[in-house]
Amino acid sequence: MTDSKRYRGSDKRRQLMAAAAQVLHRQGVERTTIADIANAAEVPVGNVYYYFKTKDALVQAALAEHAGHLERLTGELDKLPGPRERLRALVGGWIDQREVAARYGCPTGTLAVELDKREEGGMDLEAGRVIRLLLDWAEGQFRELGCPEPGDLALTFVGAYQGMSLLANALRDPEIMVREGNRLLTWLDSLPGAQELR
Amino acid sequence: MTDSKRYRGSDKRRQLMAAAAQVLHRQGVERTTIADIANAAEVPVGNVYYYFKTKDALVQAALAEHAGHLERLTGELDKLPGPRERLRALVGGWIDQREVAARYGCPTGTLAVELDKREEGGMDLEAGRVIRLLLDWAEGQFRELGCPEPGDLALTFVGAYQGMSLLANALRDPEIMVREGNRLLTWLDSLPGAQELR
Amino acid sequence: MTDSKRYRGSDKRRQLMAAAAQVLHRQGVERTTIADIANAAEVPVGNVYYYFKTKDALVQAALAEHAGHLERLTGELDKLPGPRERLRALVGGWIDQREVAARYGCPTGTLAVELDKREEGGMDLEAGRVIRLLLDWAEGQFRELGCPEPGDLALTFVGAYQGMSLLANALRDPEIMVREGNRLLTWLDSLPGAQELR
Amino acid sequence: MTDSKRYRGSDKRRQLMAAAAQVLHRQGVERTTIADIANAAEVPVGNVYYYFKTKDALVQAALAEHAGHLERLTGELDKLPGPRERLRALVGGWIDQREVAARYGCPTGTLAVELDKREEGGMDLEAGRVIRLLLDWAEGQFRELGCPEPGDLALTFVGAYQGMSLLANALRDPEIMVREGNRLLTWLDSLPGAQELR
DNA sequence: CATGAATGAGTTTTCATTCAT
DNA sequence: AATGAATGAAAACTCATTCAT
Repeated sequence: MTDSKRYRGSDKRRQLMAAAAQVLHRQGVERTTIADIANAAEVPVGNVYYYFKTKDALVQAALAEHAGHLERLTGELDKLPGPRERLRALVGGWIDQREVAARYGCPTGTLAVELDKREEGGMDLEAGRVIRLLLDWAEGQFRELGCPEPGDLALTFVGAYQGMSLLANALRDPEIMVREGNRLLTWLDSLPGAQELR
Repeated sequence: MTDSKRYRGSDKRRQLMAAAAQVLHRQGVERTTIADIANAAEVPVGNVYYYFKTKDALVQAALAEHAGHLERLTGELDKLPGPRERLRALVGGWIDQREVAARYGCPTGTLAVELDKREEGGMDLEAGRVIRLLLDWAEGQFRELGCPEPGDLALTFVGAYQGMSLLANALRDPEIMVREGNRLLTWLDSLPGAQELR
Repeated sequence: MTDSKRYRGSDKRRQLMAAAAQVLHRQGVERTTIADIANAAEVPVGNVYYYFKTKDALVQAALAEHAGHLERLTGELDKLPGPRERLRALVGGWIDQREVAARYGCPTGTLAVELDKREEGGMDLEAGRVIRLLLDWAEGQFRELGCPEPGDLALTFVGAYQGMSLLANALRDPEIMVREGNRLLTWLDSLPGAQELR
Repeated sequence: MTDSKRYRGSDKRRQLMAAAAQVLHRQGVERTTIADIANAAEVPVGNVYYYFKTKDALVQAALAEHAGHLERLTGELDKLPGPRERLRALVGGWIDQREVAARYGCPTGTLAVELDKREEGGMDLEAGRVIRLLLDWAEGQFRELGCPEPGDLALTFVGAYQGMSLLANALRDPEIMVREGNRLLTWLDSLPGAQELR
């Protein structure tokens, strides 16, 4: 009973987070109303405020959702034997997501752009923090790969992802994800560090 | 009088375009009110509508402004003797603009992200068109350089720019523009096509 | 033309101020909505914000209205030959207003009570300022009358007014204004300072 | 258990009344939410409604609390030998409370002002009733003192208290309580009725 | 063309009150 | 009784756009 209550409660909160993540990604922060999120989560509008005090809090929740997704993803990737394979698998995922990228862009990247303009709430850097999660993970892989300047490589790598997502989105062309994704794969293969026997 | 009025008129129009370009870049489309632009242009609010029927029209004007700026820029670059120099000069400009990029991102890129979410007015692709101007110009340079697949190279090149701008902005770190800019310079130098004696 | 415009403009502003003063007095700050004031002033709701940026600004305008009224009143009283007559006339006015006082209290006093609870906007003391106008005027009269400690007398005098208004209002009994008003008149007559030949 | 619950229950009720009295005094009726009172009373929000059906009921409870406090106070004062001493002691208490008065005004007086604006629930006069308790007690003292028109004196006396509290509050000046309080003490001493040998 | 003013639809947020357990 | 959660009806405020002159 207590448990089912707790569960239902958390459940709604989770529903709202998931809905926020999705709707905010698709419609953008400014074009999304609380009502939009409430509808998507099938929750009455007034109730949203029981879980999230402000719209900003919902945005942050969406960001946390993306961070969680990213952590789950890298967690999965970490199970792969070598860093090169992990990075390759990540790129593979990006290519697989090409339709979404072409339609809505990278969730975190577009959020970063929008939050940058939102002076209030000091959330300017929140999206950057999520992006840094990816940067740090990538840096770790490059380091493990034995590359010099793994930080710079990570920057190039993640930058390429953000760039190709933005272009695919701006030009509404998923093929860009494929072309640039494949280039990244080739690039990964060319990296010298590799003593791994593959 | 008629003439001076005409002149003042187009003057106002130009002021409005310039103001729109700047303010929209800094504040974002959704956070910018017509009044903001009118103030920045020192034009009375009610008057704006004689020059631009809707806010969307103003956004488009800002986009045109950015396109114009880009064309002027590439026009200047075209005066340089070789394509590699031109591309290098372009990258140099990006690095020079690092503070602006870190604070507000690439004007066209961020606009593209925002317009993507703005269903109305079918301006989704307008920003893409401006980006394509750059893509096309870059492709021309890579072709002139004798590179194979100049279109792909242009994509990589412009993608790198968008990516590094986004990261610099999201992390509020202008140094990213320097690091990635220098990488691009090295990359440009390494391109095989170069028969130019330098 | 320009003038009629100006006039109409100011006119609406004035209408709003007057409406605000009246409605806020009757309904209290918290129970009054912008729509209430807009209706009373026969102005569309959205338009109110053209003249007053926030509800607080409207409250302040109402306070200014009361201050204006008070200044006009003391201005009139100042035309009377002696200070005692002026003070007596003021008390007479209070008695005349007994029905309003019993129904809604003293406009400034009740506003002071409400604003004290409104942390935001730092308007805590705005009502106090209006009250001090009356205090200062009364002090002047007592001084002119040759009384010692005219400041203390003013405090007693205005305090009596606030107290009797509050009681009349709380008990909904206009007669309290009469009884206490008459007592004040007697008290004024008894003040020693009077060398005036009456 | 039942007993301890019952105890806890009425305990909670009392806690809520005390919290309501205090919080409503400090924040005002309209600015105070049920949650505020619940928090102050350390009672879960949803639980409040077992003790008080509506917010109005809580307000009434607060008034009852103030009435109780007043009755306890006059009960204490009644132990003093003579009416003049009792009235003097009361004034002394007012002076002692000067800081609270300057910050939040007289609990009952401010409540009266607010309730006057609250059409619903017909509580307009509830605060008046509490004030009348004080009036009646004071009238009794003046009568015992042998004064003519003890009702009018009570009105003057309590009116002075309400007036000085309001002024002290509006001007945020506790000294007003001292000055006017001392004046009241002198006035009390000057009352003729006193055959008491002091 | 110019311009201050007008307008109304939309958005976030608050809260008293009720409900399910 | 107890309690976290639910709900909807306001209310303040914003702003693109239109209007009257």
